[in-house]
Amino acid sequence: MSAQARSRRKSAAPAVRSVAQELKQSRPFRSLAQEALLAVMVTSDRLASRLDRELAAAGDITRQQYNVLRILRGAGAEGLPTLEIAERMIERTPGVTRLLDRLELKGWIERQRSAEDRRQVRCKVSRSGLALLARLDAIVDEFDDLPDSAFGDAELRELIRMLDALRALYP
Amino acid sequence: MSAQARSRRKSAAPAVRSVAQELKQSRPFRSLAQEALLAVMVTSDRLASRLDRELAAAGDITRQQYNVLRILRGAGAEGLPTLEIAERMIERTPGVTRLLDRLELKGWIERQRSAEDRRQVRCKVSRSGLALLARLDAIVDEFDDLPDSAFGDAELRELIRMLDALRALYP
DNA sequence: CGCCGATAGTTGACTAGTCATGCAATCGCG
DNA sequence: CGCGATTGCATGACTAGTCAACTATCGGCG
Repeated sequence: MSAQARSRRKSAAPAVRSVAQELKQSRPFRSLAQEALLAVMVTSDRLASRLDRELAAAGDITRQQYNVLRILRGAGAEGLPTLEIAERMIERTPGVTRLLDRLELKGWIERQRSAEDRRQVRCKVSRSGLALLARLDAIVDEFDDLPDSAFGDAELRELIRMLDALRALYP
Repeated sequence: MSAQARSRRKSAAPAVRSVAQELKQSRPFRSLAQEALLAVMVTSDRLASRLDRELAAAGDITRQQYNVLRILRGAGAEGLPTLEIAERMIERTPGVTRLLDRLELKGWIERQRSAEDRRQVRCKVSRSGLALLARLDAIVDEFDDLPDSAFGDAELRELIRMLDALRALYP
C-alpha cells in the first residue's frame, strides 16, 4: 500500500516540517533511529502542549488533573484509593497526593479515609467535577479524533504497532 | 512491503505491551486515532525517563541540562545568547535562564554579558562541561541507536514520516 | 495479646516548565 | 539628539514530577 494513502491535504498546506527543522538543528542526524526517537519526543511534546492549552482555555484545568478526574469517573461511585490512581497514571505517589490536593481545593473531588482500611484514602469525583468533565469531553474527543481525517486505519495501526515495538526495546 | 520486516525478536521476547495494558485501562479506545495519540505520548514518556535515569546515573545531570550543553558545544567557542538557546529547546525563556543558573553553579558553563550588545548574555561550555559531554556521548549514542537492531530503515523512515505528518495536524 | 514487618499516604527538598511582570539596553524615527 | 517602542533577560508565583524520609495502620505470628 502506498505511503501517503488518502492524506487529503488542506488547500494552503500547513507545511510538514521535519524534526530537524523544528529544532533549528544544523547538522543532520547520526542515524535514522536517532531521528525517529527525537521525532517521537518532539511530537509528544507538541501534542501535549496543544491539549494543555485547550484544556486550560476551556476549563482552567491541567491535562493531568483532567486525567485523574476521568479515571475517577470511570471508577464509579466508590471512587479509588490514592495509590490505585497513581498506578493508572504511571506516576510516583507523592505527585499524585499533591495533585489530588489541588483537585480537592477546586472542589472537583472529595476524599475521605476508608472505614474498612483506615490507611486508605478514597477519592471520588464530586458533582461539580462531573459537570466539568461533561463540558471537556467534547473538546478532548475532537482533539483525539483529528488524525482520523488525515490517516487511514491501516496507517494508524502501523504507527501504533511501531510505537509499541519501540517501547518494548526500552523496558 | 511487509509490516514486520526483519523484526528479529529476542529469544525470551520482552513482551510487547499495548498502551491499554500499560495504562491498566479497562475500556477500549474510542478510535484508532485516540490510541495512536496516546501511544505517542506514553512511548515518549518511557523513552525520556529511561534516558533520564541513564544520564543521572552516569553524570548526575538531567536530560535538559545535557541538551543545553550539547547545543552550546555545537555553537563553538563564541557560545550563544540565552534566547537563542531557548529557541532551540522549544521552551520559554524563564525556564532556560534558571537551567543555565544550575549549569553555571555546577561549573559546566560560563556566562558573561556581551560587549557589543549589553542586553545579551553569552553562554559557553566550560572545559569541565566538555569533559562531561565526552563521557556522556557514548551512553546517549548507544541509547539512540538501539532501534537500529529491531527496525529496518524503511520502517524507521515510515515512522518518522507519520510523526511529522501528525505534528502538522496540530500546528 | 503484643510486636514486627508490610502497606498507604504525606511531607520536604529538588528540577523543570508556564505565565505575568519588571527592567535595562538598544533601535528607530521625528 | 532624544524619547518611545522593542528586545533580552531576570524574578515571582504556580503546577508537576522525582527521591528520600516519616507516620499511621494492618496483618500475621509467636
